[in-house]
Amino acid sequence: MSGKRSLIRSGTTVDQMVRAIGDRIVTGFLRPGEKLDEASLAARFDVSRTPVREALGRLSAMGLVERRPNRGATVAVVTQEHLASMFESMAELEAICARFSAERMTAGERRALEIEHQASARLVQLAAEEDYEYFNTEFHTRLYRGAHSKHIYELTVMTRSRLAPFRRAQFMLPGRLAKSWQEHDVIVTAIMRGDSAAAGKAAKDHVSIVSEASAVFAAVDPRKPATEAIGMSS
Amino acid sequence: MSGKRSLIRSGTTVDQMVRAIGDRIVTGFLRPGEKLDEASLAARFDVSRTPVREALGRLSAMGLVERRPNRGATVAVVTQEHLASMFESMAELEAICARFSAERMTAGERRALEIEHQASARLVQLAAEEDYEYFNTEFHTRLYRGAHSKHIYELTVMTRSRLAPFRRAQFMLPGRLAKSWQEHDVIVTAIMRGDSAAAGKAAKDHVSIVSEASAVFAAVDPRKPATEAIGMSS
DNA sequence: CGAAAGGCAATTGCATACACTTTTTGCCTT
DNA sequence: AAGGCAAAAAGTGTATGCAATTGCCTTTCG
Repeated sequence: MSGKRSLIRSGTTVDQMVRAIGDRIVTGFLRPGEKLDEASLAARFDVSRTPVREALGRLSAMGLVERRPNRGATVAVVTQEHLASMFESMAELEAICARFSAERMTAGERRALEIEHQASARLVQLAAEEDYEYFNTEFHTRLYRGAHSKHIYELTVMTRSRLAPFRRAQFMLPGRLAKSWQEHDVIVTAIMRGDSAAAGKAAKDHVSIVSEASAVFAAVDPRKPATEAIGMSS
Repeated sequence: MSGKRSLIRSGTTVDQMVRAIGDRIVTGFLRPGEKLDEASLAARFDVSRTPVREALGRLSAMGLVERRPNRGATVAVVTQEHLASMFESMAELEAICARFSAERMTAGERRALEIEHQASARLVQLAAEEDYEYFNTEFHTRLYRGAHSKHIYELTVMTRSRLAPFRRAQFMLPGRLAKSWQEHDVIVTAIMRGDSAAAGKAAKDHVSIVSEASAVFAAVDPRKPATEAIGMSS
């Protein structure tokens, strides 16, 4: 417990813990309501309780875990109402980002957005869900940045990360890929011609649809068989 | 350092620290950019470094302090751009709350909103800035709650608390009180007749005006003479 | 037989000690 | 005299130990 932990990649130990535990929550490996025992986690990751506590604190701030004084931490339980509330917020936030992007994006940002978007069309034809997911995230991040408002960006990214556990399976639905791309296309077109109202509406509708698509999977709670051993990976 | 700390009011030690340090930042007692030394804080509040670290972590999550690995914590420095971004976000968020409130408030909530609002008219005539400030906060909180969306509520309250240091002096401007009440009146009227678009616009404009009023005071950074001794109070 | 009270085990909260990183300071070299 | 390097000092990150709170189990009394 005192020797150097082997080949630690980046950041402080706490960062590792946050990623490690956060991943397991986001991927449903740790189930909502599950108790997160400090000592156990410390033993699992071969660190002391101190960084574990700090990691739990951060995860709590992120809304991934709930903490009650003297009663330990548990994986956050998200009610159906709260989930709906988050998706709703997400739709509004994305709408704001799209509106602002339509008004404020630089010529360079607009070009980059369009190029990336067109490039991703190929992935739709190949039905490359994994890769498309990556481009999808990129696409939305461009919108958030394009708003040129640091605080909006923060709120949006935060909300997105909270929703992550419930968005995993959205592209599994048949035909969702092509539909997603077309919705993106509407947004891009509106942004390119600087039509903020249209961009906002398109973005809002887009998220609303994702929300409905995800609702299916939210009904069944996001858990998995989960037998794999725990260790620090990403 | 080991004896019971006298008559601690509520919550854990960390909560006390968060309130204590947070207050001093929000009130400008601790200045932006000022270094927050763990050992010094621990000594000042007569606790060990452990709760101080946790408190700084939470304050960092709130955006009140900035933390860089191995380099300690400082009171968050808010640039003019970031401040503008926060006010802008606030305007958008309040607009959302007002829109939702117009659509979703129960009859009881609407009644309470109107009654409170009418009652506060008296404070305007008395030019009771302090009391009006209290009602003002109440009023806006009602809007946030009326949206019936937990997540929007959280985002809005969070943003408001971050803006707190820069809003203190807004009612010092002559005539601001009456103007504020009239703007509230427009919002209330719109909500009462369920006109979400009008409510949203009115709320947005209201915040925008507050933003401009506050900008004057943001130029001079929010510091005070600050000679009072430090200790845990609220 | 049930309920309440008290004690015991488990777990969290805080304190202290140690290790590692960053920064400062003073000396040496150019 | 100025710049750079090295060692020490300061400060953060982590580990460990102790105190305090919580929840459960047992025991006892109605």
